[in-house]
Amino acid sequence: MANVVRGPSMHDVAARAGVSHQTVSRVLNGFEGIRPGTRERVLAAIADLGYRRNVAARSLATGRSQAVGVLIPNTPDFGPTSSFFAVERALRDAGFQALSTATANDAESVDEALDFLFGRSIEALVLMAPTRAVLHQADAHASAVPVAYLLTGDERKPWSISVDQGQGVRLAIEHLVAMGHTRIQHIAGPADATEAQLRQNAFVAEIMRLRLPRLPMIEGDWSAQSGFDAGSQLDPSATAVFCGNDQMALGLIHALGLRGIDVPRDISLIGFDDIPEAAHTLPPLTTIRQDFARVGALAVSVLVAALAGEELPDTTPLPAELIVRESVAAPSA
Amino acid sequence: MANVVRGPSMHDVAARAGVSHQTVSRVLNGFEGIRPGTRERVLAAIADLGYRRNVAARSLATGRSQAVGVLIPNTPDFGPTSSFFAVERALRDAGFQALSTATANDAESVDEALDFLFGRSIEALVLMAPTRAVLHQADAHASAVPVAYLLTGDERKPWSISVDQGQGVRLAIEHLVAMGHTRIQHIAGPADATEAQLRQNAFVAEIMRLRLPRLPMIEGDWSAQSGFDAGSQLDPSATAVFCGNDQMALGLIHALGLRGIDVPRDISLIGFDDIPEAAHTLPPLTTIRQDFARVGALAVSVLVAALAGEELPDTTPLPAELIVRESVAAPSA
DNA sequence: TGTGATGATGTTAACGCCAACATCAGGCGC
DNA sequence: GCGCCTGATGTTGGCGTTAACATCATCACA
Repeated sequence: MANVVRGPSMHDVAARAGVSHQTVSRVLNGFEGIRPGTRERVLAAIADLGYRRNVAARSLATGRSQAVGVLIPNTPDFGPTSSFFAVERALRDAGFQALSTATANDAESVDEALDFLFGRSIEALVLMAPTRAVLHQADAHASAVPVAYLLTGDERKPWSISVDQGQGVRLAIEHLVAMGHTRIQHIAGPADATEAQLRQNAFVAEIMRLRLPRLPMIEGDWSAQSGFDAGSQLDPSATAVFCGNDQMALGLIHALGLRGIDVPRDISLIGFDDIPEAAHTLPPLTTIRQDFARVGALAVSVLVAALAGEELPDTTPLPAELIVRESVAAPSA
Repeated sequence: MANVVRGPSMHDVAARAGVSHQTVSRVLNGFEGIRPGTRERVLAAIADLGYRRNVAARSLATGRSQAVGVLIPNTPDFGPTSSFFAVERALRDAGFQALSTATANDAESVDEALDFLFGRSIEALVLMAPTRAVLHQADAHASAVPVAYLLTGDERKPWSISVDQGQGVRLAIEHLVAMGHTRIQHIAGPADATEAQLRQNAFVAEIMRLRLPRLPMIEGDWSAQSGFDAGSQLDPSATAVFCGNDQMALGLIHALGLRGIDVPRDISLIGFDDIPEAAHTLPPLTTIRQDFARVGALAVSVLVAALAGEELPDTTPLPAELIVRESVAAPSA
């Protein structure tokens, strides 16, 4: 305590400018009725002293923290990370500070993380945690603050912001079918991931709609390694594989290559996400692109609008986009 | 203001427990001389009311924010992201909150980001921004708070925490040489990236030390795309390529594949970082692993020690590790 | 010329907490 | 039994800001 250096305060600025501290406050807060000369003197004093508003005092006085919590999975994956950066940026632009917490998906970690965030009196929360366990845990913390659900496959309108998973999956299957495939297998993401569930459900629905044969599902965990492992369980009759994400597709290509199976000559592959590496796998990966950054920015705009009591922006799921590269060809047989 | 809901305060808890608010404060702060019965009553009241300490008030009273700024590059790359998660985690465990800011590398963005952070009265800063411009900008903000430099190639002992780049590079070159290579080309990272510079310098030093022929350097930008582009500029006489990172190696494999050049039969490749995908490229990438998470955790421990006035931990660069996979073979000629 | 209205600024009282000091009861030595 | 020490708790005064209210010129208009 004793050795804490405190910078100049509003009083110091006020003294230097020859006004009251309240006038300084008004200048800082963009209050209107300030004589230009006065404002100028205040501004000069601020510059001279290198004064900065004390956030803690401000937040104590207003009862608002200007902080928004962000919960992200602690895996350095392209999707969540991209969204996170967009969220952080948008928050900063809107005058909020992002209090981020990367967490594992188990209930205890999430609990601890949410505790941390709410303990910091956040005004809103961006939830980017992708499993049901996390969602459940978050509900348990039910609070008065608005919560935006990102990439969670949650359906609470208008709080759920995401890319349209169903449409993305349809894009993928339609492309495969258009190329002549009928025997399509799916490597899904982990069962507890809501987005994996969504894609899987959409896949099944589409297969049934088109009256295509149903091949057994393989469950991965989003990692390239799990895609690699899936290689050994592939149905020999499958002519195409819809991979739950690009990393798994990448691993699968590796596994197939080892067995002398060529993509796309012998089997076609389509991924999901369009990670930067997807353009440079061998062969380059045909995939479904999600605009993660836009999802993040949109989420923030929803929260900011909610906090301001304004009308919420439209949060219909964003469209996914088919990126055609070279991992899909007509079936060989 | 009027519509802000404020939770219970210390006074409320004190009233309920039949003690003074100061006693509540003491219980909360783990003060020793509290009669067990009293402590219990206070704890019960806290639980009943769902009381939470007001961080702003606490921070105003103590003059400490318990916040540590983290500056990260706004690219969703494996390395910085992994370190970031480790930093965030360690900070939380140490009782600090991470105030993170993802930023582009240009001076203006960095300036704005640092302004934001210092405006939030951070007590320390983790700087993970990897270009000289950023470092320069940070120095301009020279402040009283301790700063940890991560992955920046900076050399301010003991504040610079990183993996030993020189040793990593030597590991790579020695491996190539042991496999029989002498004509080794380097695809470097962007010139303004300090780590790229470090690796490049170490590469040149090693080549000269071993009296190997110097082939022209190619400059990429860390992206797979730039590695792909480098494919067309490769020296025909090179039998091995030391890539500045794994992504560029990945792109290069793609480019070479297109020209019918097989890795490792026709040319050997070695990467740097060991991103998760490196194990599943075709062929799997031999590379140099950096323990990004450990770097992050170590950085936090340095800052925490500095803030506590304790002795700083040892920050000699962490060792890199050679991961042998299949992208390096004996030269064919 | 007086009387409000208006605009610019000053004054005061929180906000919720911590630190320093104040108090008060009980135990110990003499 | 008295004073003094010690341990447990209470009281007071900020921390730097904002909000609400107070003041005081100035000006328009009757």
